[in-house]
Amino acid sequence: MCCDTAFVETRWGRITVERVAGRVTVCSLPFLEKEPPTPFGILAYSDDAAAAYIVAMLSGRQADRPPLAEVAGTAFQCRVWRAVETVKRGQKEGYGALARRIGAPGAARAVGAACGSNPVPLFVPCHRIVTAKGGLGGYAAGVPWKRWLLEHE
DNA sequence: GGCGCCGTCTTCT
DNA sequence: AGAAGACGGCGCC
Repeated sequence: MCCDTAFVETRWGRITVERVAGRVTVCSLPFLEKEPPTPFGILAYSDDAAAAYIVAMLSGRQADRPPLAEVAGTAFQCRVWRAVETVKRGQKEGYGALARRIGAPGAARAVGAACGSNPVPLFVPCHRIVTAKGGLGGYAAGVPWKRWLLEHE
C-alpha cells in the first residue's frame, strides 16, 4: 500500500482523507455556513479505520485515532499541533493559554494562524482551542463545525 | 456587556 | 519590509 483515500459522505458534504503508507496526511472538510442538526446525516463511508474514526466523532462516540503521518510545517506550527494533540476529548484550551504552554507567551494570534493551517482537522483537534473569554474563535471549515463538534463530544 | 484600539508573534507577498 | 490574521487586554461607553 502506498497512497489511498478514505471518505465520509454526509448530507452537508463530503469529508475526504488522504493517506500515505497507511498514515493520514490530509483531511478536508466541506465548509459549513450553518450548523448541521443531530444526528449529523451520514450517507455512506469507506470501509477503513479513518472513516470509522470520523463516523464515530460525528456520532458522539469515541474511537481510536488512526496513525498520522509526520506532517510538514514550520517549527512553530509543529509545536502548536503537537500541543493541540494533548487536549483531550471534552476539554478546551485558550489560544493564549496554549501559547504560554509551548513557551511562546504573547503568540496567541500566531497560534490561531497555526491552527488554521492544521492539515488534519478532526484528527488533530484544533476545534478545542477557543478564546480566552470562552468564545469560539474561528474555524477554517466554518465556525458551525467548531460549535457542533464541541457540543457533541 | 459590547466595541474599538493597540500590542504581540508568525506567515505570506 | 509590509500587511494580515481562528488573539488578548485595557479603556471607554
